[in-house]
Amino acid sequence: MVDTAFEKSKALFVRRWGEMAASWGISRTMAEIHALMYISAKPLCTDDVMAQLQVSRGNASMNLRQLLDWGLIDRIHQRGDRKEYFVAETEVWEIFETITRERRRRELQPVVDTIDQCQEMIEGCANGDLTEDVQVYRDRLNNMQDFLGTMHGLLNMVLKVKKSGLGRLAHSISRLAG
Amino acid sequence: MVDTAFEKSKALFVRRWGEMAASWGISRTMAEIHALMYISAKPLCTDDVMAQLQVSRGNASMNLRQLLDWGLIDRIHQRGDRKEYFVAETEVWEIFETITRERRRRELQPVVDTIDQCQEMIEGCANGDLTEDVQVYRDRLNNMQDFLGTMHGLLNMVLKVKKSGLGRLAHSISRLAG
DNA sequence: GCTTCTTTTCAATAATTTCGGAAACTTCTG
DNA sequence: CAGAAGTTTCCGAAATTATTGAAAAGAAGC
Repeated sequence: MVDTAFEKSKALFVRRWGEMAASWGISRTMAEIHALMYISAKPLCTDDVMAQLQVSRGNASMNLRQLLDWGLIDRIHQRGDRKEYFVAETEVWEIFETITRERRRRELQPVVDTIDQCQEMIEGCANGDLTEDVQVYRDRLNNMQDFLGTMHGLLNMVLKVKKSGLGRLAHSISRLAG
Repeated sequence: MVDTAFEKSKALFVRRWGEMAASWGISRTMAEIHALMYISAKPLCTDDVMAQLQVSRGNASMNLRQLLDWGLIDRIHQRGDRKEYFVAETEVWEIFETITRERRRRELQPVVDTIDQCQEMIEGCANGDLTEDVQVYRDRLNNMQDFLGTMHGLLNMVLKVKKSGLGRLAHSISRLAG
């Protein structure tokens, strides 16, 4: 790797992308690999990742598997080569949709389920002595449930519209907001 | 603390809320404290937090300060009492706006700035031998930049509309998506 | 204004969790 | 079987988070 401005720029992007991801609960290396593939013009193999990010084979392998699980990269086989190569989805809206879908399933859904469960648990409580506290609690749970439902629906709509209609979408919303 | 269904339900909510936050890069305890206050009908003091979450005074204090920094809770003084009490913002849209604002500022803005910087770094590269790779890289950066800009604007609009106009908003989007 | 009592903050230490590397192990191919 | 690529496990390092104890800050009474 030559130490060109090009290389330096890519390295900077990869590093910052990794830092950001780390503060969003995604491992730094996983995000760096993803960034590396996102900006790469051609498929990369495990050895490329190892060389460019200075990580071990095992580490690269584990994180590549996770990225495959998330659906953020795909395996491809280069004919006449035993190595596996990988490419990242490069359409930003697809990336966003994938991440959204996975995080909803893994992290948001359990909360939604739990709120349901919490509501059921206090159903028979209205006759106790803590009626007021219970009432407040019930309201707060309901508000949160509504909010999550609304965001869920909103996100679905945005994903449906995607880039195509977003100009018009922006216009519509700004009318509502005005 | 009586071991009622009410208490159990609250504990479940607090625990799950903490778990979710942990997978979003927010410390579990900080989120648990926030959850505790969100569902509480009356202000809580440090000792309440310590007792209910079984954490040390220092830990409680530090996390309370962080929540104050984020703007998610407020200090209040109960007259005739030296202790400080805290209340959480209970309006879900306000909470969402606060978290959005802070995370944008702390975590997204650096990425936006870095992408600008990366673009500047490769400005004079078009004459080199890696022209094609550079072109691809440039495109990917542009796409990401556009996407982040669009999301930024979209979020602003949603926050402006908030709950009030969201029914109409949903309607507008679904028309676009159809 | 000073003392005393209470609460909060800070700093050093400890514990826990997460992450990464080395190496053992598996799989595939010729 | 040999050799290369990929996977998994175990263990140590690093980062994060929490506890403790001491210092600082605030409020009430004298």
